[in-house]
Formats: sequence, structure tokens, C-alpha cells
Amino acid sequence: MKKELPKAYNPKEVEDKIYAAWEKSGFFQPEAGQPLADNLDNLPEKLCKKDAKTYTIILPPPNITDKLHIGHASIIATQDLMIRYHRMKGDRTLWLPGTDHAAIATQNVVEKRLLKKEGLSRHDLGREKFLKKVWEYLKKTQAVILNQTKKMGASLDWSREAFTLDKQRVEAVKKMFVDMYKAGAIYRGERVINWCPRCQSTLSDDEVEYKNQKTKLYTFKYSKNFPFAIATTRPETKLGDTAVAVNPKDKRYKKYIGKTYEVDFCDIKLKIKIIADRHVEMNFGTGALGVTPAHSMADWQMAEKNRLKIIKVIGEDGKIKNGFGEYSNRSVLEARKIIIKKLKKDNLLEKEEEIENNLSVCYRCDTAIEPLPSKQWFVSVDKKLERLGGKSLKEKAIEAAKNKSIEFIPDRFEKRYLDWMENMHDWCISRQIWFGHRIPVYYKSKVKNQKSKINLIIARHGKTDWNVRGIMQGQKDIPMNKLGEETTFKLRDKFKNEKIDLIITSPLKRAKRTAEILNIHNVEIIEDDRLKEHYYGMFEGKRRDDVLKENPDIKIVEKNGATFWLEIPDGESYEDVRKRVSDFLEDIKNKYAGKTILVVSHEDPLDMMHAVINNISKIEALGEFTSVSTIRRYELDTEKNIYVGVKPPKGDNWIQDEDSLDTWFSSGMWTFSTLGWPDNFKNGKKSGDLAKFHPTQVLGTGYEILTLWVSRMIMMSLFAVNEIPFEKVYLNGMVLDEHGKKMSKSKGNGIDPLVVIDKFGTDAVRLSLLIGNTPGNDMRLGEEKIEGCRNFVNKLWNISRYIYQMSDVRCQMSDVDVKKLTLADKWILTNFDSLIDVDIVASITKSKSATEFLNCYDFSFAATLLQTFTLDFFADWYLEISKFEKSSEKNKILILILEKLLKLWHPFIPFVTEKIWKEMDKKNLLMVEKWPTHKFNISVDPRRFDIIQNIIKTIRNSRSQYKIKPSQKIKTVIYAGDKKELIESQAHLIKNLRTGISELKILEKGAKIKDAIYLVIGDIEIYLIGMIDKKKEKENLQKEIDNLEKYLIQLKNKLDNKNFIANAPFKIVEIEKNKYQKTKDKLKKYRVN
RNA sequence: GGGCGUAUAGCUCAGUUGGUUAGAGCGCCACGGUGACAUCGUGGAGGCCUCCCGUUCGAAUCGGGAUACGCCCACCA
Repeated sequence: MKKELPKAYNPKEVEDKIYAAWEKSGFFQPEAGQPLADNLDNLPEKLCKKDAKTYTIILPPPNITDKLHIGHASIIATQDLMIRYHRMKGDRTLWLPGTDHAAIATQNVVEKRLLKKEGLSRHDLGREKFLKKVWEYLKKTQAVILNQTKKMGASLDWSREAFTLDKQRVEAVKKMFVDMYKAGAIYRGERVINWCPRCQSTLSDDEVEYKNQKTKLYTFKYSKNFPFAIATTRPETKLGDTAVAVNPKDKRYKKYIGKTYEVDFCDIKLKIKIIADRHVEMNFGTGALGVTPAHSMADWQMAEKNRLKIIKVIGEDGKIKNGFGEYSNRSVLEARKIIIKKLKKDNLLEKEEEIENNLSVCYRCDTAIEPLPSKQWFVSVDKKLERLGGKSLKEKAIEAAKNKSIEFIPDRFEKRYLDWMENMHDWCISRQIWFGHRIPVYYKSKVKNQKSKINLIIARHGKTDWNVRGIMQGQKDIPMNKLGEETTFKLRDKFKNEKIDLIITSPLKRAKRTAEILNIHNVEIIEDDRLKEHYYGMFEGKRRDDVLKENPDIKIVEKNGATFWLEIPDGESYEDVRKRVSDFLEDIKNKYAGKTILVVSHEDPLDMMHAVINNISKIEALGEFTSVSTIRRYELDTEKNIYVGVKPPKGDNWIQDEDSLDTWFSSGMWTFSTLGWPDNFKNGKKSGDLAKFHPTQVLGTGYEILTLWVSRMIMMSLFAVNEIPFEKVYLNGMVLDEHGKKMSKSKGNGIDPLVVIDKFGTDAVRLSLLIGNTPGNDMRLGEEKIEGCRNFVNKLWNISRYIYQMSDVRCQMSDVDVKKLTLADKWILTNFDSLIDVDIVASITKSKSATEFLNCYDFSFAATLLQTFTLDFFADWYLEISKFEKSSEKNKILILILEKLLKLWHPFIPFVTEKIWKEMDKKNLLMVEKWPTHKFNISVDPRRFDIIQNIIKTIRNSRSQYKIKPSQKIKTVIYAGDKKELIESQAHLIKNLRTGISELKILEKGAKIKDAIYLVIGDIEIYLIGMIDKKKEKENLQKEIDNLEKYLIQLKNKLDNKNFIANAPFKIVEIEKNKYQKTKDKLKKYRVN
């Protein structure tokens, strides 16, 4: 049955219909754990075996801030290619779509772009109304994105579509937060944030604007006894300085590093420690930087590193806090004036100069921002977690890349990932915005909060015999002695008038007994391992004095008449102890707000507790509990009535945390929250979609969010389901404009996918994004390229059109009589085979097959290979040959190759291939046809056909060079040597393929022919007889001879080089010799003529 | 400031482990209605492979440095 197709392919007429047919087929939805929408079928058994491997990609959810740009299109094209390829291979293939709420970005768009027009800010509307606006907006963009994605031909499973802020994801995020909190992976800590004193609110980083301004830089000493000067633009904050940082390389200050100075800075007493920090610029100011932890982000980090004390100077009202003498309650600027005045008076001010710097101001009211410490939520990346086998999130995430459980494409991104991971600090997840996942933490209303401090009473246990004998006990369980009991009983009086709610004790006998004796009100006693004594390892059971003598090299500190070992070879470090008690304190803060608690423990844990509570260094704290039976009291400023949970607690006075979560928290859960977590994950067992499709195979995204997103997904997935979420990370480069500039709205150089799809068709757009696109590298794209791809798509259409005119569309390979095949037939079949698998052709060209290129993610190569075959081999040669070398076999071959070629092309250009396929009257959709694996297996040495091609090309070329009109036919003589038989058999090709030959004589050899163009191809000589342009021929001949001579000299020089002969491998030398001989022969032939 | 990447024809890019007279597509030029395709065909002209130094018998390819551009991160006291 022959067919007539329209002359040009019209994508507009076919694309939407085809997409609808695909969707209707249900083949986008692999067998689901959930009922399918609209009674659609899943992939039937026939197309996807029960035991088929799964192949899953979760589409990176685009931000709902805006419609998709061409960069998204690039990611979609790449992933749809992978998905369609694997679906055709018979894998159970799932590609899951969704969108991201992009908290900050979306809030900004709505507030700055939409509300601003009406002259409103979000505060004018209030939280609820504002969020309503945001949802209105996002519904719109979501619909646009959905439509765009479908237009791209994406074979996504829409029945599983998700949104990072839909109901299911909200529940998942809450659960995740609570789980992580309970596991100790989330904690509340302080961090410097941006505070606007006028708006009385915190600002996200995006809400801070920078203003270039002139300001004064003051250089001064804190006091006369301080050894050198520092420089600052904000002298008033120096009231809270606890350190001075210098560059470790700075010779001027090296000798001071580590020392502490007590200074009197303008009547305020400060303790200043000199610390080293490599970020300090030696050339700025004096090269010494006053560190104010409470009022600068950078200083805060230094303080954390160096365990500095944090002094808050400025309050939320923008005024100096109480406790700073005459400065208190004055505005920042007033305080500054007074300080400068004093410094001048005391002759401490060395310099006052104008500099330019960036002042951060509030985006709403332009007020200068005050960085203040505030409580924020953090994910602890370093905390060792039980559920991760005692490893931290960071360690596990690093491990995944290092042991190659995750492979990066291209692999250089592994290094970037690891660098970033290794330097990762705890991740602050609370954001001061309204739109997003509200933090599932609740506090009691403010009035009740007043009561919510913890009265902490700390007691050291009573004496044991070992205490008396000066033996190190550590975790050896030594009971209290008589003396100890007596002393402890005396202490009971102290608690007579005090209501103790709870006693928590170390489980060691001496502490437990102490607790029992002190429990006069008969309250509950809880044991807690974290309160155990410092583990001293091999020192335990030895006398302190002996240990001191035997280990003179071990670092010690002496304080309050006691000795402290800073390192114990096989024991715990002070750091370890500090960690566990700090952990303990966090716990009780959250559980026992408002209560009075007695804690009974041992010397070292208590010292460390003292350090944590007062935020001082471990060494400063040592010696606080030197004597047994010491009692100290603390008021723990706690989180009070804090509740962390999926649902708010009962009672009406609980207020939810105002902040919302960093977007990456919810998108970090994307691989499993979309597959039904947590419902599909009970008792560590996966079920439903999660069991079937997680971990996924590939995560493809732009490299710019490798660190932001990919790293988070890895950590979150490890935590939630203890799985690495994907095997491979494929990184798309950015799509730039023709000039290599980033596309952006403001520049107006962006390409809108819908516009170019409308103009050139989806297939053309997809192909233009796949060809010439290397993973991880940016790509430039202009409309010209898309147009070129459109032309190719149309070419494929016309190839089919031609074939349909020639051949009946129904036939099979078994119908082809191999014996009847011509050289050209065999040549094209063999070449086609090389697309599917390496065979004789590929082994000669050393190329991979299209299948192999796809397997190793070299999509551009695969497309180029297919394109070369389609255009150069199939259309330009084989189709042309078929116009005169006719046979029934040929018609079959045309159909057979077309059929397989369509399959190979389908993942790249799904619409046009599906349409052509349909025109073949096929019942099934091409989309679920099997990927070709069977070769035709008719091998022929392609070089035999190459000879014929070469002859034809050479003749065409010289016709063009000599400007012979196409209408002018030429007699031709070929001296073929031992190729005579071959050339004779293919003479019809040489005559018919636009060589304009009237008469062709093929001889083995013969005499030189005058008045003819002379051509040489290897051993073969060709004469185009009857050429008149003698002069031109001579010129050409001479040019060729010159060329050959030059080349010959090059080769000769190489071969004359003794070093080359001596050092180069034998094979290479042979090759070069061969080249030399061939060139020489050719030259000889030309010279004779 | 730190890390990473890129630099090859007018443009967009290939160039596998060092051995090519350095390739393709677009654009350009010339010719051309030939059994599908002018969204086409045939042919051609375009290159100090950014620069410098080194390793090597041999470098577009490996190493070092410079320059330019891009991306990410930190910082601007």
C-alpha cells in the first residue's frame, strides 16, 4: 500500500493530537500504587514485563515564580530523551512531574512585582490575605508551566504530579522536621540575622538592599594598655567586642595571638582575646579587626570557631542595652558620638578617614539594618546520628560520592560537590518569611512564657574512697564512702524550702546514692548516661600523681589546685564530654520548662555544663567543681513551653513559630516525598511507589544548584529512608544566548520556548537543545540553530514521503532475499547496524553506536551519529541510488530501515517520528515500540563502497572546479587496476549519481590520455576526456603537485629523524613510512601526466 | 579572595588513551528543478588550535604560567 503525504511537515497540526493520544494510552504511567485517573491503563505486561527493571527520574520541580524558560526546556528535553529511551528498552519507566513553591522567590515576586504596583507591602495585607494573593498567583503560573511542559512533549506521569507545598508534601515536611528534631538532627540555636529596628521585624537576605555610602573609618586603641590599634566604622558596637582577629600570616601581630587583654574601653571593661583568622585582610585598616560576635555575621562565625563570649550591645529597638553605663538607652549614633569624643580625649584615636562602603538597609523603609542574634532552627550536619550508624549527615553524604554510589556526569562535579560538602556548616532552615512550610513548632503564649525558665541545681556526688586516695575513678563504679554519706546528708537542709520537681542523675553508684539522699520530697529520679563521669581510659584506677609522673608529655592544665589532662590517649576528650552534656541540656530545656531540676553528676561533666551554660571555653570552666559535694544554681533560659510536633498540642494558648522553612528543606525531600513518604514507609520498610521507584536512577538538573539542592536531597533521603536517592546526577549546562550571555528578562534576550515551538515545532526545539549540548557545559542557542533543526525534521518527513511513494509499508526482513542484494544495499544495511551496535563499520571508524552513546549519556553524539546516517548515508546516497538501481528488495529495505530509524529517532524528536509511524498504519504507538537491538547482519567491507563514493565525489568535484555545465556530458575512462571488477559492477552508480558521464570505460590499465582531466584516487586513475581548458588543468595539476611535495618533505623529515625512528613505536613508524610511499607514488603519477 | 570551567573556521561546537595534511553544522561563495524535500541538492573557500614556557622523537591534546570570559562560594570590618 503506497501513500502520499503532505509536502511539508506541519507540527502544529499533529503535535497536540499526538500528545493527547500518548496521554490517553496511559503509557506515561507505569503500574501505579494508586488508582489511575480516568481509568487509564498502565503499561501492559506485553510492553513492560513484570520483572522489568524500574527506571525513575523525578523532574526537578520548576519554581512557580514564573513560566518556564529555555533552560527548563533543555532539562525537559534531556530527561524525556532518557525516559523515552528506557521506556522503549522495556524498563518500568516513571518520570514524575511537579512544581516548587520557592518560598522566598515567590514571596518576593508577589510582593515586589504585584503588590508594589498598588503601593502595598505584605504587612499592609497581613499574613492571611497576603498568602491568599500568593496562592492566586501560583495557581496561574502552575497552569502555564503544566501547559508548557506538555507542549514540550514530555512523557511525564501526570497522575502523580506533586507540588512542594501541597497537602501531602506539607504533611511529609512536618513529619520530617519532627523526626529530625527527635533524632537530634534539628536544633534551635542562635544566629545573627538582619533586623530592621523601625519595622521591628527580621528580614530575609533577599530583603536587604545595599546602598553605597561614604562613612568614616576610625582607627583607635581600646585603651592605653592594649598593644595596637583596630579600625572600624562602627565604634559603638565595640562595646561588645570579645576578641581582635588578625591574619595568621601577619608578622606584626603574630606574637600576640592567643593572649588575652583586659581593657577599659571608654569606661566599659572588656576582655579581648587575640585570635587568628585567615579572612582578615592585612591591608585594610590596621590589619586588626575588632570582633563583635553579636552584631556581625562574620564575627559570629569567628566567635563560634573560637568559642568566644557573645555580648549583646544593641537591642531590638536599635538602642544600646542596659548595663553599658552612660551609653545605655542611647541610640547607636549618640553612643558613637560619645565614644569618639572619649577616645579623642584620651588620645586613643589615631586616625579618622572617609571611606566608601555598602550599608545594608531595609527594602521597605530604607532604615539601616542592625544585625542581631536571634533564635533560628538548624539542621546539624555534624551530629552523629544513631539511625545513620553513628555517622553524621555530612559524613554519609560525603561517603556516598566517595564510594561512587553516586556518579556525577560529568565527573568533575564530584569534586565540587565534595568540596562544598566538606566545608558545610550547620544548615539554618528557618526563614523570616510568610510563604512556605510553617515550622511545626509551637510555643505557649507570651504571658505564660515568663515562667518558663528552668531552675537548675547542680550537685557533685559525695566522697568515695578513691577520692580520698587520689585515684582517678572515671566511669569505674566506685560507691560513696561513709564520709560522703555524712556530708551529703548535711546538704539535705539546703533543699528544705525548695520544691524540686525532678532529679536527674548519673547512673554511677556514687551519684545515684547522692541523688537518693537529696531526694527529700520523694520525686522521680531519672538516670541519664550523658551525666556519667569523663571516661579516662587507661588512666582509670591509677593515682593522679602516678599518671602525672608516667605521662609527662601529655598536655595538662592546672587550676584551683587540680590537674586536668587535656588528652587521654584512649579516653574521652573534654570536647566529647562537652558535647554530651550540651545535648543533655538541650533535652531538658525542651522537656522541663518552668521546673526546678536537680542534676547530680561528676566533676568533669559539671565543669563542661558550666561552660555550656555560660558560653565560655572549656579551659575557663575547668575547676568549677573541684571539690566533692559542691552545689551550684543556674537559671536556664530555656525555650520554655515549646512543642515540636505534626499537630499543635491541645489547649488554646499555643502559638506556632512565625518563621517558615527554607525552600530547600521541602525540595530536599523531593525524591521520596513524591513517592508517598511517609505513608509508604513504616517501621523502616518501604511499600507502594516508594518500594517500587526509590531510589531513583537519575537526577538531572542545572549545575548551578548542585550544591544547594543535590546535597540536600542526599542528606534528607539518607535520613528519612536510609537510601541514596539516585544513582547518577546528570548536570545540564545553562542555555545562553548567541553571544554567550545569560538570558534574562531585563535584557530581553531570552528565548521563550512556546514562541519557538510555535514557529518551528517542538521536535526542532528539542533537537536544537540536544545537539551540541555537552553535560555540565553551557550552550549557546540562537533561533538559527532551531531553524536548522526544523529543516532536519522536515527532511526526515520527506524521506518518509519518498519511501511511501516507492514502497508498500508492510514487509519484514525475512521477505528480503539476501542473495539479490547489491553492494549499495549491503552497504546501507551494514551502516545501519553500526547505529545499533558496534560492528565492522564501527570498528573501522572507531565510533560508538547510538545505543552506546545513549547508555553513557552522550546524547549529542548519539544525535549527531543518527543525523549523519540519515542525511549523508541514507538520503544523499541510498535514496538517490534507489531512484535508478531498482529492485523489490530495495523497496523493502527502504521501509525496514525507515522503521528502525524512526525508533532510534523517537526519543529525540517524538512527534514527527510518531506521526510518520502512524502513517505506516501501525497499530501500536511508536512510543512503546521495542528499542532496536536486532541487526540486519549483512556485513560488507564498507571500504568497497567508499571507493565508488570517492570516484563519484572526485568527478563531481572536478566538474565543479572546471566549471563544466551540468548539461555537458563527458566521456570518462578509468584505469582501475585490481579494482576493475568492483568498479565495473558499480558502473551504473558512477554514471547516474550526478557525474554527468556520457560514456564510461573501465580498464585495468592503459596509456596516458591527452586532452583530459587527470585524477588519481589511490591506485585508480581517472580521465575526463575532451576537456579544453588546458591552462586550468595545468594550474590544478601544479597545485596538487606542490601540495604533495610539501607533504612529502614533512614526512621525509620525520622519517630522517633518528630520534623518531628510535623512540616512536614500531607501528607508528610503519604508518608514516606507508604514508610516505603512497604520497610518493601519487606524485609520480601526477608528474608523468 | 577561594574553587571550578571554557578558549579550535565569521558563528555554534566535535576532536576519545599524545602520532589526523585538524573535522561537522550554520553562515558565506559558485552552480543547479534532478522521481521526496528550495525547510532542497552538488561543489568550494575559510584555521599561528588565545599567548608564553616546559615535558616528549612528536603537543590542539600532557604539565606550569599569563590573558579573557563564565559559574559557584566566601568576604567587604
